[in-house]
Amino acid sequence: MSYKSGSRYLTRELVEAIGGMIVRGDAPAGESLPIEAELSKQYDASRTVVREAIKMLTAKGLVGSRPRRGTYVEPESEWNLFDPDVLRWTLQRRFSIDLLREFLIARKAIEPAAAREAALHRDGEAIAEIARRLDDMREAATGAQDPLEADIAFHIAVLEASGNRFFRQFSFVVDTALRFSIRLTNTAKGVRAASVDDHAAIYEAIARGDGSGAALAVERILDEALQLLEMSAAHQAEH
Amino acid sequence: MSYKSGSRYLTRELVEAIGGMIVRGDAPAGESLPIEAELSKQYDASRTVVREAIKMLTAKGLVGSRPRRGTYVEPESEWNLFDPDVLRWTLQRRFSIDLLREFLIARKAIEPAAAREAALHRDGEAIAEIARRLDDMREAATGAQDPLEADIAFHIAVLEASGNRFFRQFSFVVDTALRFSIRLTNTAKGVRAASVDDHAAIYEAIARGDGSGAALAVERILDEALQLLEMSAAHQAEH
DNA sequence: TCGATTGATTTATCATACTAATAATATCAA
DNA sequence: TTGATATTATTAGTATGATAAATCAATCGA
Repeated sequence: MSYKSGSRYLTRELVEAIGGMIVRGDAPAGESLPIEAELSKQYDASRTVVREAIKMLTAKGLVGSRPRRGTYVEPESEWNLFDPDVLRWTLQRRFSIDLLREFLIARKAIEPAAAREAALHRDGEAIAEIARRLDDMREAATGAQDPLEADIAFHIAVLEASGNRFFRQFSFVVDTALRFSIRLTNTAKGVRAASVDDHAAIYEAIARGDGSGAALAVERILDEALQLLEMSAAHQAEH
Repeated sequence: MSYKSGSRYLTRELVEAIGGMIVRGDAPAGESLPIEAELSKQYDASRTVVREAIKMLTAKGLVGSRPRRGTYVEPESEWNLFDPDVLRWTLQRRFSIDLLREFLIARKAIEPAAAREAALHRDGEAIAEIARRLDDMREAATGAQDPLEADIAFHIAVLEASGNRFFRQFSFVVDTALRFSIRLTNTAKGVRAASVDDHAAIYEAIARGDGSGAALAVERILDEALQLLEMSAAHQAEH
């Protein structure tokens, strides 16, 4: 078995393949994966690479392994949903209206609180960043930029401005999940373009230190998204 | 170098040692770790073990590595704070009033929303679990059980009953962080014992499907904890 | 029937060799 | 001198084969 050129980061590839397979549900919890030697054959990689990939999946909570028992899939409750890879696999493989609803409800819990903190925290540079992202949204409304990217960047800027490490950690979740959620809610492009004013209200409340106002403004936007989702779900149920 | 008996899970030990060192701040972001051969010598482990440990830390977002460049510490924003290990190291090494305050603010965002969902979701078994944990708290008040454990179990039961995967993921964060936070707030043991009634209010609201009532009841408890924290902080500042 | 012993299987660890990426340096051309 | 280019050295990535330790299963003995 030679060191195949062109296929760089073989370990990473195995993590993708095996991790994706597990999250997709091809290997139910408790089930044992093939033994290292077998995986090595299956993926045409050395046992070293297989083991390192398994170790990475172990670190993400997807699998465990012990001598003689082999490597087994951990129950879903042990998975690190907030791990970027795990979240991505989950969204890719198990995307659903239900998951999207859960996501929006989580956003509705976290983002208004983050906006409140941002208003009280008063970090000048972070607030300036929000202003810049708001400008991007305005440009996006005219077609000069991608409205989805601008929207995501705005919400992330608010989370970052909160100065709270737990809220900030939620940034990449929003970043990752919003890109998927657009698939189900892009029916409402018109509404989204018009929402620049709503986002401006968030910025203004934060800028003037109005925590409750900022929280309310964020909540309003997310409630709207939630309503849209329910409409979309009802519409989909018809067919 | 022989396979030393007694020292099981050498890889795990290296993950603990190196990961803890990084989070502690002994190796600032951007800084390179010693090369694999050097780490191998330092920890008296084979290069295989060193590499597998590094791979696990890579999976947790703590480090990255490239040929010739070596292995370097990722900026803190890349760290997976919600990874059990990373969170534990963070709490162990960087515990502070500020971090605890951020934790409580995050709880105040998430737990009331989770309680609301639990009330609306109406999962009989999950709600029965909350009832059992409330009983444990009552027992704990009489000294028959550990009040901290009972308190933690109650809050986790509520998060689980929410039926929301993102809220559920927060369970272990609460589990881990509360055990540490007690160090700073255990001055108020008496208050905590009296809070059984407050927790009962949460359960009752959830049981009767009163989402807003449940959210409010949780918020009340967390506001109290937040006040206690500020008092504790002020008290500590005096000295 | 049950407990201890043995055996077999699989991960865990070690050692060594070679490959490929890349940072640093040296070389050369303008 | 400068700026691009070729060379070199360093380091992580991959492969292979061997031994150790843990654990499950079967066997044996009382």
